[in-house]
Amino acid sequence: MTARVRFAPSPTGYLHIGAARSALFNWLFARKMGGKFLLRIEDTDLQRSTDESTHSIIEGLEWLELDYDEELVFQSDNAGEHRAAARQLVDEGKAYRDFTPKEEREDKSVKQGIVDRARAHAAEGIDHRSNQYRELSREESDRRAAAGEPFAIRLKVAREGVSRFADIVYGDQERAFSEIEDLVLLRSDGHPLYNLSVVLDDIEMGITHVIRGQDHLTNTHKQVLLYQALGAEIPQFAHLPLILAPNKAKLSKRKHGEVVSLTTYRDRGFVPAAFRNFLALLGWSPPEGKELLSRDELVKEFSLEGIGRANAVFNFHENDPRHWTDDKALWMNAEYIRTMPLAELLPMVKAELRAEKLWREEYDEDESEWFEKVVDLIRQRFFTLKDFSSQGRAYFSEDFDFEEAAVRKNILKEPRLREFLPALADRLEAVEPLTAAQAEAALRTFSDEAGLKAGLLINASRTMLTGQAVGPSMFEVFEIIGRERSVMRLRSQRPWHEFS
RNA sequence: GUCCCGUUCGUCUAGUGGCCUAGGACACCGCCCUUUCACGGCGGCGACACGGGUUCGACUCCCGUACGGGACGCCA
Repeated sequence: MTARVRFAPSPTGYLHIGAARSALFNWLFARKMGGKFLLRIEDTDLQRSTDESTHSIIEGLEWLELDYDEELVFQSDNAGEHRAAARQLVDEGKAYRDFTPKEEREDKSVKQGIVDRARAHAAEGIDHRSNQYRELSREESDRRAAAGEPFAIRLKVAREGVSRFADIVYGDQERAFSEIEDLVLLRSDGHPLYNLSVVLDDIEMGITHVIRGQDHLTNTHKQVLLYQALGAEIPQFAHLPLILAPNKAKLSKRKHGEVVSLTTYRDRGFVPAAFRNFLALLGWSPPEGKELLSRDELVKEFSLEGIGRANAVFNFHENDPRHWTDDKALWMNAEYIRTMPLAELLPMVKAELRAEKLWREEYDEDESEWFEKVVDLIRQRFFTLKDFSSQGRAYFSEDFDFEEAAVRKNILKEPRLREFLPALADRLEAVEPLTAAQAEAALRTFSDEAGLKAGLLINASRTMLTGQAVGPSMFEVFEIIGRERSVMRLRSQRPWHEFS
């Protein structure tokens, strides 16, 4: 039997990184097993679902290069079948009509409401499963329904016994029926509810393995009960540990903002392969211990057995720009940027420069060789693709900023540089071609003759040419920036005008 | 409130009774390389939540405690 798994997000917002990881694990499992990875949009909550969210989910998967098989399924398309199945269960006596009037809840305090109700029931000794309509005669039930009285449909959970299933990650799970309330399958307005829809769709789609967040673990018993009531084969379950915020609370948009959104990583210059690699390591570890893994290597190494049980903390620092997201993710991105095949990086840099209006068509034509050399030179120090347009700006444009600290440290502290730098420019202007070696020779000769330390001119030049105090080997920079632009920048008066 | 799950360096984790003086990665610190900053190399700091058992021997098994997380909806 070929494995069939699915990623089933609800389109009620951006793609959360936790959800993205679920998608990744499902995808990895499918590819590993030579099975199918399906995508189902759980859009049955009409109020909150939006097309925009659906699009962003699909885009997010594309960005991570997780391709799905077969047709995209919209859960809402199957509502009719779901309703019919619920009624069928009533006919079979496995579910019943509940004529209790619908309870109105305030949306923001639902969780608290549940707790309050549970406490109150415990205090008053009320069995939260007692429902006066559970044992209503069939005739009475039919008559009231025929009379137009509204009702919800609930699954009739056996009074005695326990539900069991084996979870691939968490092991054998057991829960007493007495802990499981008769769950509502169909709302009184005829709207099918989550647990029913999920089970029916999973059956319909032939899902063999349900891989999802641990937050579904205890509710899985309800779904197992439904599979049994429906007479369907129960799939294998594998629940994933959760991803937590640094304070160990659940990661949420309201509390933690954009760091939890997958699109943030795309927009802030992550290489998809790097973020995918990082995500794979949250809750799963490769058998060999090798952490840098390509998509193919991940598929090769992946197994459900390698998934851990403890929740993982996503360690970011909200108010620290240098550590705005997990350090390891940032490191991994830098690692990918400096080691990935240049040919794969180039289009990403191109897109970034284009977005920042720094792209010139020549980089694709006459200057393609130059462009490749620049990217290769400067990528060694970058953490995100954004760095190519910010820190790397001076390589692509004359319109770059001087960092004040760099200017003060490397230029203003030595007044004579105001004469030395133009003099150095004169020397370099005479060098043809201006290779790194030639630039070095010329600069050292000049500094010897002038009785200066080479470092003074090297550091001053770096700031004159790039506006910064740090960067690649200065002689390489001379070569890459070229004689004409180097000379021009060395003669610039901007540092003195802007910072004196 | 009830039920379920979890707990190894700051973070991600390896570890399935002796291989553990607990390994790796990120972060941090130091040295080397380098007249910059990174990279790289070398080294350092740093953890088995606690208490009982079981055993010749427990990070590993059992029980309890503590702490953390999750679930309990006519949401998904």
